[in-house]
Amino acid sequence: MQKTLKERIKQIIERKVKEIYGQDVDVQLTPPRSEEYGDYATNLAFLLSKKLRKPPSEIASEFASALSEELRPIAEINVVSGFINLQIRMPILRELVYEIVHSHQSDYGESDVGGGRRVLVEFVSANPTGPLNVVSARAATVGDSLVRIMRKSGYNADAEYYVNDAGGQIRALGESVAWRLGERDEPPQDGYLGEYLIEIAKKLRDQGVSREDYGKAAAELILKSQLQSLERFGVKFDSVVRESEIRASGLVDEVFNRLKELGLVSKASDLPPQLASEYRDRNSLVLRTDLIDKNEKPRVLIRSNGEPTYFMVDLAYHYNKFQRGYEWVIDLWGPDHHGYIPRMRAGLKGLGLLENGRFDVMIVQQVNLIRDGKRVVMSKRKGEFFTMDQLIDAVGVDAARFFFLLRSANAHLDFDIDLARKLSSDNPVYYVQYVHARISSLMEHASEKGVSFDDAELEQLGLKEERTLMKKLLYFPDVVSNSARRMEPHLIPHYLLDLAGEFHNYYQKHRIVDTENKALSGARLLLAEAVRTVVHNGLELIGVSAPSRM
RNA sequence: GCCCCCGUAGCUCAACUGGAUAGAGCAUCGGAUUUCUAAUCCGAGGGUUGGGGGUUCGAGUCCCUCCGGGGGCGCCA
Repeated sequence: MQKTLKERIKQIIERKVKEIYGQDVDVQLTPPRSEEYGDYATNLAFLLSKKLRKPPSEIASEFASALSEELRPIAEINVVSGFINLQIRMPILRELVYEIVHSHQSDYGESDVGGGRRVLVEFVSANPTGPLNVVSARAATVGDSLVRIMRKSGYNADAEYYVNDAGGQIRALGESVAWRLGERDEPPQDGYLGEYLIEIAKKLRDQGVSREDYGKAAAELILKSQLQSLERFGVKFDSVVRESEIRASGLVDEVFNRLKELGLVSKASDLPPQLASEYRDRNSLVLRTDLIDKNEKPRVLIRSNGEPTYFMVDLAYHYNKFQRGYEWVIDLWGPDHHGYIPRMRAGLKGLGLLENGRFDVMIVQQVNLIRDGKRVVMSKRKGEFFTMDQLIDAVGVDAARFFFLLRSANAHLDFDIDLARKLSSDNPVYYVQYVHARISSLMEHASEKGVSFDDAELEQLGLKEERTLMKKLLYFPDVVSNSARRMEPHLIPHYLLDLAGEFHNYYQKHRIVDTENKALSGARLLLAEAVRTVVHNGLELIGVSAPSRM
């Protein structure tokens, strides 16, 4: 894969630093705060200043002159108060526009920062006890977009769904079905009272499922409908793993024994007295998490009745992820699980999986449902929630996805139901989609007038607004790879809003199709087409459609 | 009591992980189209980045402390 311009420049600068100062520096190239400084800036001189014991401004001007020769064909260099700024030359930008349209197309935005690294992103993983709610919709949007963005950036990324189809909740689900079928008078204590179970109960009865299998069978039906809702939302999983499979595979024993061999397991009663006192079940077997992470306390793996805890099974599951060859494991969890991160990390570290592997948890913060200005407490058991399907019905997939990605995942989100309905007209997604539709229609208009970007004379592109647009197009692959590295999908919609704004501005100020000047029109059409391509590719990354007409 | 997240313009949020004069949208006010989509554009006002201290060439970003909001602290899953 071809390196992006930024990567090429970075390499040249690093080589030059090595050559002149004998230092290995990871050169950071960022867009400067203000446009007037140029297109890329580096703080290199400040970093070198300490090592070389020289003032930054001196290093900057000295290095800049050495560098400017090397970079002459690509960029112009200027130094302002210690910062080394690069202004990309027009021919390079014009060539970029040409390439986006003629050679990159849907590939534009790709990079190889991922280097083919295998990544597994697990998300949503809702309990199979009811329909998905808006929180799951948010997690689905973030997770799915992240996978798309990572793939674009050269990671070999897969999406996985984990199903907790074992344990007490499944029993409760089964008994709730029994209640709906009149096989018991009262719903169970932790029962699921939502009306969606009526339909499911009928189905199970018609299939002749026996009472002890109600829970498992209901869970499978619910899982199926969850995956259908997700697919409707544009989210597909590469794999679905069930807790019951992990339990049946012998993996739990394998991981437990490994931990034991590593000396990380002990009986609760054998712990030092100050730790032991915490454990009710003194015969349970605990993981010495405290030996791995001093802020953690030992955690029960196996109860005295021989039953593994959820943590034990989850640890086995995560062990399995690495076993399958993934080098980077990313989980999206709700905020109620954040206390769980250190113990999982400690467990994986204890197993030696983090020496070469990487484990990250992205906390997708909660969504508060607001109705009539007041917070609604969502409860799946009571059947009170706004489902993902209702959300899609109310605002559509595009508006919902864009809305969720507009803020970073670790920020709380108030989700106003009335706002959701209003969103169908107010959502900024239309601002971005409108650019795509506008350019599409522009192309039609141009072809009616007999003008095409094949007539383009690239030198005609030189307006300030044109340069600004070209620069924005140049940044796209950087934005995508940053978004992947930082696990922050929200950078994409923000970039698209920016780009859209620049285009609308340009369009308003300058006429594009002019039959009297085909060379100029062609050039502007080519630029417009490049913008359309990038908008299209960007929307694709977040699973939002790019309409030709609005 | 301990831990995590958040606090930035009236509101909702950015700020490329320590960079230059903290930016957008909404809302408010004022303007723009006989020509390519007005779901658009241009302009104006609006800030002690919750308070205080520290680290350094440089802090919204890192450290300490206090204040406020949310969440967590099962041998549930």
